[in-house]
Amino acid sequence: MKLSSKGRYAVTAMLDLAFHSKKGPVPLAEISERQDISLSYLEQLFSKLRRTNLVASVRGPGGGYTLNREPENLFVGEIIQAVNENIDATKCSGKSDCKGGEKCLTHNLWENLSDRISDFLNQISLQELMQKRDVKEVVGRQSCYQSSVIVTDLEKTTIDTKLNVL
Amino acid sequence: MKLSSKGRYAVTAMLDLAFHSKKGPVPLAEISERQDISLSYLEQLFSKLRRTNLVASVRGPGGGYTLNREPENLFVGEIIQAVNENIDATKCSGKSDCKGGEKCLTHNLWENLSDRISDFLNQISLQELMQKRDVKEVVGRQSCYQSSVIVTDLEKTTIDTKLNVL
DNA sequence: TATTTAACCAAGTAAATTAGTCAAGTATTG
DNA sequence: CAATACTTGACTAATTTACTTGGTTAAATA
Ligand code: FES
Ligand code: FES
Repeated sequence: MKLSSKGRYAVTAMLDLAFHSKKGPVPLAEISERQDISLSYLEQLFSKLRRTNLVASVRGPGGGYTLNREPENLFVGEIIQAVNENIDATKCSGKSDCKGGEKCLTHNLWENLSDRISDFLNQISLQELMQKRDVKEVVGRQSCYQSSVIVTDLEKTTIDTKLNVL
Repeated sequence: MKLSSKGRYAVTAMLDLAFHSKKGPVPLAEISERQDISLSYLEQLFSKLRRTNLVASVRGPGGGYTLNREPENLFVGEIIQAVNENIDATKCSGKSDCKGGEKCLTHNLWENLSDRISDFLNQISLQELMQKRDVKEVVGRQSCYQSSVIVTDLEKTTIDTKLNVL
């Protein structure tokens, strides 16, 4: 079973996107800034999210990504599956053959567990996450810190230097 | 979050033990034979299971391992935790600090998921697993194939050779 | 008492996976 | 055409997994 940072980053990024994509496409650089996720890594993840049609991309200046579906119809389970392959907990990937071609003692247990996890994740929509109080708090905190202008690393150094001079 | 073969092997081995430990201790070599798990790997796992008092060991000839608790009071979650450290799905290990010391957008989601998984695994006892029809089927199949005598690899070769001669 | 049995223990290791980086593109806008 | 921003693929360091090797120690039995 896989649930690693890859999946967690993907859900976090999609939630960020859901909050900020009302006024047109959001560039990955912004999400990277806000959520502390490496830009190149986000690129990889969104490439997969686009291939599964969870997001749409707009190229060129002013471009970025938008959700390809309403937040209330976009479920966490889909996002994880899109980047993480599968959430299956069996060793045999459902083929019932992990003990030399035969079903092992615990196959059904893991199958059952996988179903429960899938049910849970597929039942929670982005919309639902957006409405949680604690998520709103975090977003609020991030809006305070977040600069409306996108700052490159080079520019940041310049600004820091300027501040040091003051 | 971790749920790998390590945890799966541990549960399978413990279930095998539950089925066969009525007449005294079961040596790991038998479990290894029946469940196709490397003996040395089983030793590592059972070392951890013993340290958490889920099993007791008897050394010397006729020795082996026994369950240290009734199957109805021994839960799958405990076994996995004993060998696998934790089933926690958060990135921050519950510390709410994975985004540079602060709580990330999705912390509560993973916390919630972890709770669900724990609940599920801690609610299923070995006893319950033993009573499932499909598990009984697999055990039955294994008893047919299983030789009552423990055969070393060397002896196996000899037997195979003998059969070839016939 | 010697031998066998089986638990116990410590290291090492090959393969896989993760979480990225880096570099060279291509498409779109102004 | 130049700047912006997405796209792609290859590469990498660190970590984890699933083992193996090579022993030592304790108990029973011949
Ligand atoms: S997990 Fe499917 S057969 Fe073992
Ligand atoms: S998972 Fe806990 S703060 Fe991000």
